[in-house]
Amino acid sequence: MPLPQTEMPGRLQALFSERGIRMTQQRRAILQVMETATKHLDAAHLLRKAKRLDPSVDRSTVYRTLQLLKRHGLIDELDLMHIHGEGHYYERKLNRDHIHMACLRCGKIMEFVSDIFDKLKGQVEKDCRFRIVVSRLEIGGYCASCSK
Amino acid sequence: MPLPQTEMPGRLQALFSERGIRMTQQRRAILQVMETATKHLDAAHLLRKAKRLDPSVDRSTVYRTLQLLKRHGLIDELDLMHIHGEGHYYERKLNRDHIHMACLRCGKIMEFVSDIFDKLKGQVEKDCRFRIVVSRLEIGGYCASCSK
DNA sequence: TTCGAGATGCGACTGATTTGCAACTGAATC
DNA sequence: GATTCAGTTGCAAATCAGTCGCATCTCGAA
Ligand SMILES: [Mn+2]
Ligand SMILES: [Mn+2]
Ligand SMILES: [Zn+2]
Ligand SMILES: [Zn+2]
Repeated sequence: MPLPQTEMPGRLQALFSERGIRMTQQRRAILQVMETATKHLDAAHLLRKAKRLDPSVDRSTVYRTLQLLKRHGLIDELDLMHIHGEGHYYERKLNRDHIHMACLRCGKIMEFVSDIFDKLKGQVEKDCRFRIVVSRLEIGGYCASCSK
Repeated sequence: MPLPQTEMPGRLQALFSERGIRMTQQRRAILQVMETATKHLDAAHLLRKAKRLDPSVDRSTVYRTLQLLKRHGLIDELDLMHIHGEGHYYERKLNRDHIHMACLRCGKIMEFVSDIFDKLKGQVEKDCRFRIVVSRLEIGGYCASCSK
């Protein structure tokens, strides 16, 4: 289930004005890219794609906007097992969290939704009296094809 | 359950010779530190502590040894929600995996062992036919004291 | 002991992210 | 529509984490 399009376009922009966050040309481009991305983007990819919509977008604006989106809980940050370098990957946060699996051999990234995962988070909230804001389960290993 | 001392001292060294990995003064110091650490260490802290045991230890040797330990599955790498900067944290891998929770307000790190977590990993292995080598569940949120 | 593969320190380097600052701009107000 | 200014931007430089090349050293097998 690769980044399902369960969101209406312009949703991020809508959330921005709901929260009284100022909209700018550059942010519009960046949000557009995040919203329509079909895979996990790192800052450099995000910049390249945003520049296509608005060539004035600068690297630092991308980073600043990523921070903003993180602070507002609108995106998730991933390591994806650092299969390519030390950077981070980002994805639009949807209603339901999912797990990420990265194949250490072929580099494929898989996603997985699980009731047990939700249950586990429930357990943490209850047993540890911990109010969860963001959660990240990343698994490294070997995919079906690479396992044999 | 903060980094339980369920391992006998010198265990990492023993594992090194079992696997025919060469032992050096510097590695001895680094392993010693990893083994006796009572909290999650980043590379800089690890270096400082290792230097106390063997002042000749260099930063690059610390990084190289961390890579070695990772490759052999003897340590886990953590982000701890990047509460302090972009660097990584390391801890000795014990028999049983645990979850990490980081309080976004007070910065406290908590650990939690859960059967449901083990079950979840079983589900991933079975349903996704994915052979898990390493897994990392990190949660950000508010601890009991900071929640009120 | 000898000896070579492998490990080390050092310093330079890369890649990722952040920052200070002067100039600009969105959107609220008139 | 013009005015206003707090918030945002691009740019260049800085910082931070991690890596690398290479000459030198050292572990440990023979
Ligand atoms: Mn990371
Ligand atoms: Mn831990
Ligand atoms: Zn694979
Ligand atoms: Zn707290």
